[in-house]
Amino acid sequence: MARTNTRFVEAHTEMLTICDAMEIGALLPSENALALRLGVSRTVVRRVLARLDEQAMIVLQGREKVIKRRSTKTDRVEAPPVLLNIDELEGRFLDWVLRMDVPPGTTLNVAQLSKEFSVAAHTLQEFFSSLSRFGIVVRRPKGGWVLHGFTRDYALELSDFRTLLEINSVSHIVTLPDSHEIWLRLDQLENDHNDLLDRIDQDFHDFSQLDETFHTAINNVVTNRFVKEFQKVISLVFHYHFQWNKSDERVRNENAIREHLDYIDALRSRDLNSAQAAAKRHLATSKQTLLSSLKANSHGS
Amino acid sequence: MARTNTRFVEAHTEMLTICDAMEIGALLPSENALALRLGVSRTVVRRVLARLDEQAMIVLQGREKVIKRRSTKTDRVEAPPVLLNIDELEGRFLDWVLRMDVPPGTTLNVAQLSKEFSVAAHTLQEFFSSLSRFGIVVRRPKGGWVLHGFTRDYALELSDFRTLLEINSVSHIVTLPDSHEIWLRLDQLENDHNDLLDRIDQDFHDFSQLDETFHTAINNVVTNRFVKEFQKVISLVFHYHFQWNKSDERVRNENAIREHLDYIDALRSRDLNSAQAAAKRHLATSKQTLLSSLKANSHGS
DNA sequence: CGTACGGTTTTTTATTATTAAAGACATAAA
DNA sequence: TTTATGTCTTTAATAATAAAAAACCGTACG
Repeated sequence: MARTNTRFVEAHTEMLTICDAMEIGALLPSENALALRLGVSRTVVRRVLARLDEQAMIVLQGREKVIKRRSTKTDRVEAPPVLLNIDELEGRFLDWVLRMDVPPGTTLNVAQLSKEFSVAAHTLQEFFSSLSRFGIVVRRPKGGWVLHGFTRDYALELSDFRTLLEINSVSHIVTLPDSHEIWLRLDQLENDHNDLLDRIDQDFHDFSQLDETFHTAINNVVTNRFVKEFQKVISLVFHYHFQWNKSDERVRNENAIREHLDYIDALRSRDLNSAQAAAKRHLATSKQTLLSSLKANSHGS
Repeated sequence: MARTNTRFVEAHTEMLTICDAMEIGALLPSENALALRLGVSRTVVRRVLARLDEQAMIVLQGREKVIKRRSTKTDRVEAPPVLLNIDELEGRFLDWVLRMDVPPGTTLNVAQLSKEFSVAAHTLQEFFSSLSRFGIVVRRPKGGWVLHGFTRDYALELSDFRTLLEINSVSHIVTLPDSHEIWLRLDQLENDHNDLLDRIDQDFHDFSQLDETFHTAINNVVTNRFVKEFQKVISLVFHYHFQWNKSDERVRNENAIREHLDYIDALRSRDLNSAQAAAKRHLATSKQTLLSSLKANSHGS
C-alpha cells in the first residue's frame, strides 16, 4: 500500500545473474560498489543481500558475502504490475484520443483512465497538469479535467504558431555559412527523400517519420529551449493526426516529399524570399492536411 | 485523512446567513435549488441540512425544512487549515525563488516546500510538472525536482523568443484598419504613459504593471492561444524579476516609458520597418534589464 | 401521467497514511 | 587513513480513505 518495490525486484534479479557469473565460494564486492553497479541506493542493495541470505544463495558473515550456490528459477521474486512513467504516457494518451476519436469537451476520468493506461492515477494527474499548459486539457473548477484540444480552432492556431517559428528558423538558415552542419544534414535528407520517392508505392507510410526528422532538423538551428519545447508539441499533434488520417495517404505524402525537396533547394539558394515562400507553401499544405484529418475524425469543430 | 471539507464548511456558513435573511418559521427551498445557489452538489447541501437539523437551527419534517431560530456564533463549524490552490501557488513560488535568491541547480524538496507554502504536497508536484514544460524546473531520473530556470542562457532564450512573438504581433498591427479597437487602446495607453511620466518621481513603481498591460495589449491582437500562454510565462518571469531589481529603477522605468511612447508612435505610422525597429529597440533594453537583474541576484550563470 | 423532490447508491476526486528508496551520519574493520 | 557496514532520518511514490459529485430510483403532488 505504498510505492512499488520495482527497484528491489530488478536489483534482486540482476544480482542473481551477477552471482551466477562468479565462482561459488567467491566474495561479492562491497555494498557501495554493488549500489553503483546496479544504479540503486545502498538501502536497496542491503535489502537484496538480506533476501539472498534468507534464500541461502549467499551467506553474510561479518563483511564477507560468500556465494553458496547457483540460482534457480524459484529464487526470483515476482515483479509488481508494471506502471508506465509519465514520458511513456504521452504517446499512449494521444493515441487513445485519436484512435477512440474522443470528442472535445469530454470529461477525462482519472480513476478510470489510469487503469486503462496502467499508470498511477497520480501520474495521470501530473500529466494532465503539464498538458494544460498547452490547452490540450483544462482543469474544471471543482476538480477533474476536460479534453479541449483538437478542435478546428486549435489546429489553426497551432499551424499558425508553427509557421511563425519555422519561418524564423528559415531566416536563420539562409545566413549560415557553407561550413555549418545543416547543409550536410540537408544533403542527407534530400537523399532520404529521393530514396523514399523511388519506393513510394510500398513505403509511403515511412513519410510521417521522415517529415518529423526534417522539420526537427530545420528548427534545431535555432538554439532555443522554447522553440524546441513547442516543436515537441507540434510534432506530437501533427504526427499523431497524420497517423490516423489514411485518406489519400500515398498521394498526400508524395506531394509533401516534392514540397520538401523544393524547400531544400530554396534554402540552398540562400535567397530569403524564395526560401520563406517555399516554407510557407509546404506549411500551408500541412495545415490543410491537419484540418482534413480533423474532419475525417468527425469532430472537427 | 482524505480531502478537506472546506466546501461543506463554506456551504454551512453561507446557509446560516441564508436562514438569518428569512423569517423564522419559513420553509427553505428544495435541495436542488440550494445546491445551485451555493454552487455545490446536493450531497453537500444534504450534509449541511443534516447538521443544521442536529444543531436545532432547522427542523426537517418530510419535505419541509422549517427555520427554527436565528444563528449564533457557536453554530459555525470551524474551518480546516486553508490550502492554496495551484493558481495561487504560481506567484508564491516565483516570489520565493527570487526573494530567497534560490540558485539554479537547487533540488526542490516537495515535502518541505509544501509545508512552507501551505499547499498539499500533491498540488506542488502537479505544479512542478506543469512548470517543467517551460524548463523552469526539471524532473530528476529517480524522482524529485531541480530548479533550472533563471540562468543567463534561459533569460537570453526567453528574450529572443519574446522578440520573435512580439515582432510578429507588430507586423499584424500595422495592417489593421483604423476601426480596429487596438488604436483606441493605444491612445488610452499613451495617456496612461504620459500620466505616469508626470508623476514618475513618486510612482515609478507603477510601471511594472503598466508594462505588462502594454505588452499584453500588443500581443492580444494575435488571437492565438500559444502566443497568449507564452505571454503569461514571459510576463511572469520579467515581472517578477523587475520587482526585485531595485537598482536604477526610477531611471530605467522612465527610459522604458519613453521607448513605449516611441513604439506607439511607430505603430501609428503604419510603417512596418520603423515599427519593428522601435519594438526591437525596446525589447533589447528589456532584455538587458532582465540580464542585469540576474547579475544583481548574484546567480547569473 | 408527468414532473419535481428527496432518499440511496455508485463513482470520482483530493488528501492523508504508509511503505520503498535515498541519503546522511556514525562506527568499526582493514 | 580509508573503506565498508550498521543505523537513523528524510524524501517520494503509491494505496487507502473521506468528501464531494453524480446517477439512479421511488414517491408525492399537481
